[in-house]
Amino acid sequence: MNQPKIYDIAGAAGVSLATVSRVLNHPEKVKKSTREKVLRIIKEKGYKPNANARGLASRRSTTVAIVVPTVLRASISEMIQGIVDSAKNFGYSIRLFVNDEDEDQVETWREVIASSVDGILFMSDEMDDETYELIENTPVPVIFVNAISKNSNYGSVSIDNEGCAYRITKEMIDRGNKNILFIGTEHNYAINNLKEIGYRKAMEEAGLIPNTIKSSGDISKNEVQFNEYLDNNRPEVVLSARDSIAISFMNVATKRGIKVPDEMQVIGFQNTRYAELSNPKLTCVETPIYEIGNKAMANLTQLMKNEDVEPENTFIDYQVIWRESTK
Amino acid sequence: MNQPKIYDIAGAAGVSLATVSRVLNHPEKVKKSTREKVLRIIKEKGYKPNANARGLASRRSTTVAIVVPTVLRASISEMIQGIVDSAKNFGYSIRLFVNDEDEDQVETWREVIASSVDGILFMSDEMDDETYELIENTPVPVIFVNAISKNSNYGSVSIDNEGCAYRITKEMIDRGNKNILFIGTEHNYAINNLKEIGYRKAMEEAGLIPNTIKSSGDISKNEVQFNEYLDNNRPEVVLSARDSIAISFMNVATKRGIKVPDEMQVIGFQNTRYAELSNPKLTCVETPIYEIGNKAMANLTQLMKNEDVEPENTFIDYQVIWRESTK
DNA sequence: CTGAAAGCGCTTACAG
DNA sequence: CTGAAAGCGCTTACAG
Repeated sequence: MNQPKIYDIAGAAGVSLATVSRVLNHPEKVKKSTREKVLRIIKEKGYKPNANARGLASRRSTTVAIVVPTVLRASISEMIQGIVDSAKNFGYSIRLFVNDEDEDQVETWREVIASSVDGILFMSDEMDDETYELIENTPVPVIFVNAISKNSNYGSVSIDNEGCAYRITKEMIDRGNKNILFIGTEHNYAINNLKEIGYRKAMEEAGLIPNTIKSSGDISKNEVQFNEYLDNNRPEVVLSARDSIAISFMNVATKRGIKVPDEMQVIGFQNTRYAELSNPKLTCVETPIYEIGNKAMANLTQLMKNEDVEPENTFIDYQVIWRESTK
Repeated sequence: MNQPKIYDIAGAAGVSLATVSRVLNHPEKVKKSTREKVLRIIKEKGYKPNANARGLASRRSTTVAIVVPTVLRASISEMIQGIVDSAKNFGYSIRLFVNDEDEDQVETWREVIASSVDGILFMSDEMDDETYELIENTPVPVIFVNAISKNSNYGSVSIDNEGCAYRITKEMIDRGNKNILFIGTEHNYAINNLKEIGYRKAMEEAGLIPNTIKSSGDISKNEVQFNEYLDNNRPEVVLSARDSIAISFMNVATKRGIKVPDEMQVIGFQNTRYAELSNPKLTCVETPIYEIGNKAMANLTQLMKNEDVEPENTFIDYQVIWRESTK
């Protein structure tokens, strides 16, 4: 037996298909007894309206798009899970778009729009002007998740990356450390740049010289780079924009016989599951990335409901998880 | 300016909308000169056909559904990435469904069907009979990814989990170990059960007593459990169904002063990124989960194209990555 | 090779 | 409170 159509339900219930549709979309407009009969038959037959037809007719698909550069990063997975759980709450389903930073952004964005979603959660904050222009003309609301838009037409949800990096750097300075290294990412993510800005600010305020390197996401490349770095340098504290990179650095240092945290303290950003599985366990700033995804989806539903709601930049509270890699 | 419709393209090109549609769907049926003119205008206007309308009219959405129990597990992320990359190749887009094992499976499955996807990649192999019946009646092809279906109506893609666990256990026995522990998962995943079966077979063949415990995915719970276990036991080799669990066990052992690999060897399954970030680095069976996702999507396109292609069970080659946690 | 027309399965003013 | 009808933006036989 094929999937039941709205006609089948209408026929079985002895009402018109308009009424079945109303039961689903505006139940308060239908008399209680009819409504209950229709609902019973819907349940019996396991009827679900066809998403395409519904989307076409109503111009609302109750679907949102998630656009991410990869799905491999633990932080991104957690964000997606946060979005998914929140979407479930609000009755939205998900279309997933993964576009590598080196793919055609414009093309991807066109696909996202053509997929007729009601809203877009965007996580990637490096884009060319052409893409930006397309985003400007997107007919549905867009929210930047754990990312920042260069202009303020869009809402965003993230932690206060700059303030946070500033504070943790200052804390380590106050504890008597001077030689503090910041490891950024080769890729120019706006949020990682903000971390570096906060770090620099704290260093300069204290009259210390900022010292930064940039690393790729590739573990074996990192190991070579970090070993070379440690051949000539011995930082007291290492602050890394990503905790997987921090762990990789820590492992390299440990293997050289450097004692963590006694001779070198290491701090990461994000607190993904890696942090807890590291040895020693990594101290890090917890970016509540699940909550960020969760909140972004909630904010998006507001924007999708009301055209006149102002998009806003939401900061989520973070905290520092002190573990074994600091003293 | 709003998104252009097919009418706009037809108007600008001086052809009927049927022709525009043909250019997109059956280009060989259109005269070259018309085709090129239409394509030029499509490009100029950045036209993309509305996915809902297209899906409704053609009954093909060029969208597939991925159904997973969570997105938080590294192995699942890698699988999704494999699917996504392959889908991009074949021109399919993705709908993501996450259903916790404790949610209503039937409800989720109905949603998946109603979303009118052309095929389904399913990763979760514990389900009740009602769900199974629904799956039977699914109007589109289904493939089990890194999972096994209880009956053979469906294709699947995975490694030979049983054979693999058998072989690695046998290898460790041949190296002179007798006290080998297998750590499974509390949740009854068919593929983890297969690993245990392979392990038991190798142990029994060698006249050794199998010894298994089951662990949850929760790190802090595991640590308590593993400590208790180590209070009374001292396995020579630990084989774990999941590498994150193996690392957690290894960390607990190390902290108790047990030397890995000299006094205890630890082997994981999967080889997610955790394995490379562990200290010592974990030896494990590499489940090429990215390839599994990739291949599953490729197989699915075959099934979606041809009704009469037989679904099959595909085994993907695996290998053992010997690292520092074994000697 | 191309156009006119029916139809995909819904939603939603509009009447009553 | 309910039904008949138009329409959402496409695709695809059917004619020509």
